[in-house]
Amino acid sequence: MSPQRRTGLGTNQEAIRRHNLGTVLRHVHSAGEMSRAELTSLMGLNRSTIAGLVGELESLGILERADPAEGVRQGAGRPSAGVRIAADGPYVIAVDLGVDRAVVARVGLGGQVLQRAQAPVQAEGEAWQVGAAVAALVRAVVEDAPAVAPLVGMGISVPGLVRRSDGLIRLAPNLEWHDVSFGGIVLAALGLDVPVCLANDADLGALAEHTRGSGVGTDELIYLSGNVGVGAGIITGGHRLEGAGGYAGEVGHLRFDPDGHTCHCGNRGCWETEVGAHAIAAAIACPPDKVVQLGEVLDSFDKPSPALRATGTALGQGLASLVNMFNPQTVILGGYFRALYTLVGPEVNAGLAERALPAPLESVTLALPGLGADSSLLGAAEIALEPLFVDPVAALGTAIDDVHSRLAG
Amino acid sequence: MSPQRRTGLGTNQEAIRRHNLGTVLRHVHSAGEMSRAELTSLMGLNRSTIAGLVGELESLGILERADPAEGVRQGAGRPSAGVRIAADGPYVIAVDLGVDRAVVARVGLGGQVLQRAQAPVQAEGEAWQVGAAVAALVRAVVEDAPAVAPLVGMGISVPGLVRRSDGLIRLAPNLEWHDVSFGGIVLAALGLDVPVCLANDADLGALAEHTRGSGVGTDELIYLSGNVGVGAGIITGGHRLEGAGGYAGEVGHLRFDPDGHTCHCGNRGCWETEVGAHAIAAAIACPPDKVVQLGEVLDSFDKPSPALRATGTALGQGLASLVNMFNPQTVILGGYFRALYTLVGPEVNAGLAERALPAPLESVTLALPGLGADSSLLGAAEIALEPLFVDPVAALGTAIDDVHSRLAG
DNA sequence: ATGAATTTGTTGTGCCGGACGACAGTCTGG
DNA sequence: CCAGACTGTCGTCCGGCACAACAAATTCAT
Repeated sequence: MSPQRRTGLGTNQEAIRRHNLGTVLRHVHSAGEMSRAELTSLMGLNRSTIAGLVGELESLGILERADPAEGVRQGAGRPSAGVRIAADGPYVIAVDLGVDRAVVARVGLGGQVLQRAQAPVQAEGEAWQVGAAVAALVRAVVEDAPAVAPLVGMGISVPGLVRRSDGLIRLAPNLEWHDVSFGGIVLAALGLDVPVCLANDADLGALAEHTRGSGVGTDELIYLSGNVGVGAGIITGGHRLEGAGGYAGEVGHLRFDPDGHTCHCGNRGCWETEVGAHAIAAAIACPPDKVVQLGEVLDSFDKPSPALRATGTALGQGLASLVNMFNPQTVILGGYFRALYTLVGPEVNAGLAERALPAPLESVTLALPGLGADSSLLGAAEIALEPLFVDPVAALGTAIDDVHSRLAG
Repeated sequence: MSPQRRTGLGTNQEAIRRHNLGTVLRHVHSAGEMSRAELTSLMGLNRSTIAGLVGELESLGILERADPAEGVRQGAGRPSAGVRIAADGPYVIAVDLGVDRAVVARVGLGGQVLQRAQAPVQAEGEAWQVGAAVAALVRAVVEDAPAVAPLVGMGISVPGLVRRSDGLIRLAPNLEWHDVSFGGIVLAALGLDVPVCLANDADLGALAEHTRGSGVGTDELIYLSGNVGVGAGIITGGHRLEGAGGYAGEVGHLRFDPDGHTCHCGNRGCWETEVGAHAIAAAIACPPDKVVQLGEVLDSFDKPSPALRATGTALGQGLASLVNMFNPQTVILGGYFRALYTLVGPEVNAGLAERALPAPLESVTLALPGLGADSSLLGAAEIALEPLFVDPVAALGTAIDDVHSRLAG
């Protein structure tokens, strides 16, 4: 969390330095290689101050100097030397725990996936089994990491409700998990102690799309995630909407039709009973074992059936409730909603326009994810990297060097 | 908006001072008279620094020294001198524009209403007529203001959609206004030029309840406002949820029952058609001209009718959607919902428990407004005071002294 | 081609703000 | 009455950023 969100505390000079170092890093992280001059104008600080900040980050091994770009060079004057993420700089482990598979990646600053591995996950597998599988993937992924590169932390994307205070998985319906401390399980299987952070997959999708996907530049966005269940990650004012316990965004259980079907949550007519994966699978006669790959199944269609059109209308109408409530600038349709929207986009738009209020409707645009299927994975990397932007020096202090040999030993 | 929300900018020493001065002021504003020692521990700064900050605010005429409280004195040691809002310090004008009446108040730091006046407003009155009436109330309210006390700004609470960027009233259904620049109208009628800030009444109710009402200490709250329409003000992470255009919180048009009644927005079965004032009035056979005082009408009941019980259930069921989506810690039932909840609280609770997910349900509590009917008025004062907390020196620089004689001249 | 203009990097200096330590003042408790 | 505890005040110091001056590298005009 940005220090900007601190509430009643005072600021001292130490905090300035922390904040400015972190902000420099955040800019290079999100915009990629850039010049000191750009940093100067972005941050509103003096040239010499920026030079000092960049110099400190270089001596920490986080950034490195880049020769002036040979490419387009506009305007007169001395060309500004570039600044970029260091090659052997700090990295994090990102884990995207899906319903049917787990993806693990080693991700550096700048959101670059340096290495990745994945494995299928047993449906209804025990948490310790999944944890062991993830740990094996982690070992594979850090194998080629440079010994000098420090591991800053680990982020895990979970298809379920995660308690904000301690990262406990309260409920993951499709894994059939209740109150699982998955972070601890993975760390125990690894025999490692690094900061680990868990969050809901839709929340992380929103975060990643906001940082480097279709939502760049918009501080009000909703990432609607269609996996087996329906959830939303919400960014307002540039920050994740978490809620008191961390459970915000459970839009799948919005009331949609009181006379509708029974939902697994026990109520009737939740939105998920209309636009959830099982509902869509039933509408298109998709076999039950293919439900987890509903996106691919939908991709194989070239013309939408009437049932799919109705689903599109329901999607748009439900979105209208979200738009009325949040007044977002962008709504990103992730998971199988990407495939669904490419099939029945007009119906979705019509359903939305029909039921949204004019004022919020005029400022919203629907978009597809800019990061494809990696939104949640990269979001997991983002939350793991976050401490670096709050206080780079402190984050490096708790980081672990030469992880590979530690894991081997 | 708090400086805490700045995004990518750097911080310099000037900003530190601004921030710390503002934070001191914010603490005294929200907690009332306090000692320097308390400020020291709250803000984590050194004693001498706090002394310097308080001294500067005293010399600006914002704070004043208070003798050590005679009351309970705990622990040994030298008693700490108090700090409180100065008697003739800066103030703002707060306007609560209702459907049937306008309330105008002169409000000082600390949220103290120093003077107030109100007048009925013509139903379907022209904006310039209402503006003139408000201007007259403003004149009345500043009449006895000390000449040395500066006017910092004006905040206006509006029952409708307000564009965030410029404060334009896009739509106020019950006043039948479209695209009215009410701030400009009032300023023109006054012949004064002060910073003026407009916002939705529910948003301001949430803000006020968060600062000094039932929502103190909770950073995730929803203020559900029942006036003629139904709207919500939402605080997440301690900040107002505004949305891209400023229209967030239009929960009255959540889809509730697709086979329900037609709503004035053109759709069927909006939540407002079940729990809106007109719906309730119809259910209890309240004459149409009393709809604007629905709260008082409900207060006269001592036993709920079956129709009211059904309304309570619908209220709870709709709240469940909000709770699932936002995972708030507190939901405050303002406007006529206060009276409704005292009548049919059990039904509301049951409807909520029936349809909310277990995890968000366990952390939410329903509450009545702690500020009575003044929530929106005090919220209007809060947004007008906000510049003082961002930069006290600058805000005083643009403030106007001796308003009364200026208005007379 | 050459000098002027422009822009950036570098260095040294100064200012400002908060931290810290020492001392004084005022209370509680024995 | 004295020891202990806590707060306010003062002077000093340190760290961070701004600023000015200079050097370096490039573009543009003649």
